[in-house]
Order: sequence, then structure tokens, then C-alpha cells
Amino acid sequence: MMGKNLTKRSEDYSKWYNELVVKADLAENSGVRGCMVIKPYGFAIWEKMQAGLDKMFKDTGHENAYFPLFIPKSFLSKEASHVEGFAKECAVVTHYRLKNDEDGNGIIVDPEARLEEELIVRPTSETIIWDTYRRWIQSYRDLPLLINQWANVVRWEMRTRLFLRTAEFLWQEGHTAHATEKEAIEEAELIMNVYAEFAEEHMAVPVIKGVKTESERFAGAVETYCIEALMQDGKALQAGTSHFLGQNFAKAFDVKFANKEGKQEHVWATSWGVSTRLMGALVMTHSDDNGLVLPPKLAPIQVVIVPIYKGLEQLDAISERVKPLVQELRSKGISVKYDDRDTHKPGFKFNEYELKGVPVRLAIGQRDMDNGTFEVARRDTFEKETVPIDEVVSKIEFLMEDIQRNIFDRAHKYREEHITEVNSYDEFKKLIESKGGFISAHWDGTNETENRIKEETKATIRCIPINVKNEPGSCMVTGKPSPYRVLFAKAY
RNA sequence: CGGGGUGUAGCGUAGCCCGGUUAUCGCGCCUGCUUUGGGAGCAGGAGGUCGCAGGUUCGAAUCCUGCCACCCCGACCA
Repeated sequence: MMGKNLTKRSEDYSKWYNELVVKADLAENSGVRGCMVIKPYGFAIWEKMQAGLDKMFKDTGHENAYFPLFIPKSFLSKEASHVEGFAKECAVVTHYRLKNDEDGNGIIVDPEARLEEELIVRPTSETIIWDTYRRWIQSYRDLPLLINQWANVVRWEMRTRLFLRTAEFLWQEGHTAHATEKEAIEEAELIMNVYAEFAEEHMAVPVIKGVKTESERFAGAVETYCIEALMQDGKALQAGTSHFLGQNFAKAFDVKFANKEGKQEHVWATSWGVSTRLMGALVMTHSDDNGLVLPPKLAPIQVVIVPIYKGLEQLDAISERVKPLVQELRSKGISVKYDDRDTHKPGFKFNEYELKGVPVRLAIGQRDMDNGTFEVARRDTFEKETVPIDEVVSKIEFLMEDIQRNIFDRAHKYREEHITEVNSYDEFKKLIESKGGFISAHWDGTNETENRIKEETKATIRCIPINVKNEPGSCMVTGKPSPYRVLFAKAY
């Protein structure tokens, strides 16, 4: 089944999901158009992501709240570019009742039960939140308002992809209100940095921080900050966005506050979000042909212990030796599974936990019982080592750090090797089709050129990197002046 | 939404063009014995509204119509 060289061949991305991810038991298609079922093991990874992000939000002064799933249609149309961006992909609730059909067609929508105003299933919550904020904000003393919500949203996409673009997805969306423009911009930048830190420190996924060009910007934003990751097949993935919304929503929803001088001003806003798409990023960054490779910080099971035995007597003896080790590891906050199922052979279990990406595997059989050792195997490099019992805990503590660091370094090296500077459009076209990855090139700053490149090569400007160095040059397409290089890639 | 493709047991599939016994095979599942340091072997067994609804026909998995879902390409997008 496995071993089909998925990592190098996944320009056919469905291989990732239909063979690798699903067989690793993370998720499956639900049969509802474009929706997925996230299975327990996959959801456990998401819960760890949630916990990590949530702590970072709270540490930076944010609070959680919850807003309604349904948005009155009229709300959505208040911010012009916002509605334009989302109108084409909204699920709409028009009725509130079913009934038995008199002509025997079973249950039908009761035509009598039409809503006076249709409700939109939220594609994002800016509108309903800003309608609420209007009532919550009166004075500069009410600011800043720093709120996040964990929720599901629905976007009726024409085409869906497991994890990367499902019709319904789980995410967090932050919505903040500030007294000054400067403070709001700082908030948007802060969150971009939080996202980048989470991606790199927790997910071990290296990202490039940057801002979007006008055409890639969020509907209703003045500036969109983003983190961009590179997958093993050479395609880029937008992993998170943070938007400076200016006063667009404040004006559309009439959210004003009295400043210290008693004058009414519109507030300045941000919104930001990451979604279950991060699960896709995690899988497509680290996995190999044997299945998932999970960073220890996000692995639901960090250490699995597999006994190798003949007969229940041996199993009992092994269990006795394993028990105190499990206790000690748990007391150190390491999640351990002792798999003493008698229904599967050790070899089967080895493969199963590799498929699931468990970072460290311990095996113990008669040989180890006699020698007072465990066999310690790491998922990222497949290295195996025999370790004396009293060194096992420190070995595992070392591996938790080392695997986390190693898979980041590996992904980072790959990413660095796939950022190519290019000075001619011919070279650009060649590279985007062959090597892929990010291409750093000069662009004249116009929509027209960006669109032309997209039409001719399918590559888009992923971002203008935040730490871009001034390097005047000329646009690879038009030859017009360009102040710095931007990053292009084919993207998911 | 446009083009192409698919839907048969939990999973993967043969059969469909050219309608005709009891719908094929593998994995998985159940029972028993032997196994257990890298996905076990043998023997026996269970499991099917052939995506859904109509139609043609003596007879439909197979032909026709409609619908639904999924996959690929395009447009769109976290």
C-alpha cells in the first residue's frame, strides 16, 4: 500500500489525502458535499493545535467569546468589498420548517415557512461581530477589544480538497478594535508573528512572513499579512492570515468611540485566522512514504511501547517492567501508550505507529528483559538503539527535543533549497514547471503584470516578504523598475 | 458552475462496450490450531438495497433518463 514515493510525486495531491492521510486515519470524506469527518486521531492533533494557539492568544491579552452561526443577509452587504468577496460562496437558510407532503413525496420544505430575511451560514464572522461591537464600544476606555472565537464556518467552494479546502471547516477567528491606526497595525503584525512562531515552534513548519499584494488581499482589508509554507511537492500553502482592516468595518457598521477629547471617532480593526488547513500543512510538510511524521509537541501519542513476547507469562513479566516507566514518563508530561494488545503481532504494530507518526517507539522482548534494556526507535530517521533501562527516560526527553528540532531543520533546509532567484521571465517559466518552490523575482507592482503571470504560468505572488531587502531591479516581464524582489509560487 | 471520469461487502476491485445460472478476486472480519525481535501460516466461515429514483425488457450491475456523491482539469478560494 505505502511506499509509492508519495512525497516526490504529490503534484497529484490527492495521493496525500486518499492514501496517506486517510490511511493514517485522520479524516475521510463525509458524503456531504465537500465536508469531511475528522477522525479521533486527527482531531486529537487539532486539539493540540488549538491548545497551543489558544495559550498564545491569551498570553497576548486576548479573550475567547462566541458569536452566532447565522448572519442576517442584510449584515453581509454592509461592507461593499467584503460582500463581493464572499457572496459567491454562501450557504443560505431560507426556511425554518419541514412538513409531510400531501402528494406523498415524503418530507418537503414547508413553503409556508419562508424566512422574511434569509440567514447566511457564516463564511467568516466580521459582519455579525462588528454589528455586536457597535453596542459594546462607546469610549476609548472600552478599547482595545481583543476577542477570538473558535468556530466552524461554511464556504460553498466549487472545488474542495480534504483539509486544504473543505466546505465546512474549523478555525479560530480573532476580531479586534483599537483606538488608533498604529495600534491596529501593530496587532495585525503581532498575530502574524504569533502564527509564525506557532508554525515553526509547535508544528516544525518553517514559514515566510509577508504581506499580500492588492489582488490577493482579504475582502475588506487594507493590508493582509500572511505566513506562507512550502510543501514537499514544491507548492506553496497559505497557512495563516492577519488583516489590518483600517476603518472599513467600523464605518460600515458605525462603530464609534468617544476619545479623550470627547470627540467621536471610528475604531480601527483587525481580523485574523488559521484553520484545519494547518493539519494539511503539517502532513504535507513532514510525512514520508511510511506515513505521518508528527512533531513531538503535537503528537497525541509521543511514545508507544510495544511488548514482544511468547505466551502470557512473558507478557506479564514485561508489563511489570513497563509499568513504572509509563508512570515516570507520564509524570513528566509525556503521553505514552503501552500497546499490549494480544491481537496483533509486533511487526504489525510497528507499521501502524509509523503510519500514525508516533515520534518514539520503545520495544521490549525477552532479550531486553535479560539485558535490562529497551529498544528505542525514532520515527523521523528510523534509527534504532538499545538503551539501558535507567537511561530510557533521559533518552526520550532528549528525543522529544531532538526530533522536534530535526524535522524543522529538515523542512527548513528543503525550503531554503527551493527559493530560487530568477531574473528573466523565460527562466521563471522553466523553473516553475520543473523545480517548483518559491521563486524570488522582480515585479513592477501592477495588477496587470501579476495577472498575466498567473494566467501564463499559474504562479501567483505569495507575498512580499516582511524582511525584504531593498534591491532595485527591473520587472522580469515588463522591464519596469522594481524596488525589491517578491516571492512567486504555485499554490494550493 | 463548464469539461472529463468514477460509484459493485468495512477497504480496493473484476464484470458493463455486446442484458441471460447462485455477481469476481484480494485485503480486512469471525472460528480453530500453530505463530509472535518488522505488516504471520493453514483450514473453515460470515458479510451485497451493484450510489438513489424512474424507464425499456420475459429478464437490468450491464441499456436509457433524472438526481446525489466523489475524483481530475478550469474558474473561485483559508
